[in-house]
Amino acid sequence: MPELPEVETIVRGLKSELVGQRVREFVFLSPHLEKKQLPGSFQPAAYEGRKILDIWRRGKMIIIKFDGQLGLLVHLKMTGQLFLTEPEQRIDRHTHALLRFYHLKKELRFRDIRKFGFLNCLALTQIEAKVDQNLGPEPLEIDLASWKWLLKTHGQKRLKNWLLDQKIIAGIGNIYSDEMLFRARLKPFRLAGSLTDQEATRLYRAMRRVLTEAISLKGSSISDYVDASGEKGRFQERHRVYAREGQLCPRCRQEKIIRKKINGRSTFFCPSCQD
DNA sequence: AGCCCATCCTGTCCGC
DNA sequence: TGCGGACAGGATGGGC
Repeated sequence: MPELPEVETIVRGLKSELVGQRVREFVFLSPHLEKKQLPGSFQPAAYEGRKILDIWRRGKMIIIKFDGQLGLLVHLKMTGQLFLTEPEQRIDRHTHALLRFYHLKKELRFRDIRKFGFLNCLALTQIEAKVDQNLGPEPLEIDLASWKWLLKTHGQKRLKNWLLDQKIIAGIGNIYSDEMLFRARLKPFRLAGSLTDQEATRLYRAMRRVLTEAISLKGSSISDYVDASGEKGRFQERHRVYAREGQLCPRCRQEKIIRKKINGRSTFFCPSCQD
């Protein structure tokens, strides 16, 4: 479900309500969550009585910091949700974990229909090590020179795969990669190393524009994505190519948007105005 | 090194 | 209506 803008939106919502809250109760509701815990994990009960000190995002991962050097590392993958809700709200079979607090009416729930996501109970040091070894730089923090260098050092990859590779750049997923390539007027099949200096700059600017605009509109709500407080995003209204197969290209109005699989992912682009 | 594909799951939608 | 297949915002690992 969520890519960087959606995760950023969720994190901002959670942070504003949860920092300073002390945990009253933390329970796993599904056995599969326990199976996904890594060696060295803590039991949920170890978090009870602890206070949330900070919440932040790294790529598509969410990190919650508690006192006592404890942390939670959450990845929502395709269908995961992390949201605050009234305790009266029904708990369905897709809700896998639950946190209750002493001085907050709402509770935090982790829900995930397809069960691809994870919620790991780890020491902060372990979380930081894991995040650092799996993720490249933040796309909104990298400078243009480093961006160009990364294009050259992974020059044999197609742009689509280059953008999706979390070890190269962290946080971009299937929707935003297509939207960036469209705005930069570059074909997803182009090799990263083949870009001219000007094209590399164009992609960098498109990347920044798409991500910042999507964050300001609170992400893209397709199917049932909502943020931490249940609000929908609005960036889906600005999608130019994603899921628009067969529709006239909004830029050249000559060709129809086509869909091709790249590395098993549907990729949408205009065959005429992306080079 | 990077590709393609299957895999982990559940739900929805589309054609017959 | 029912049934089978394709597909879905992600990431990994094996084979080539």
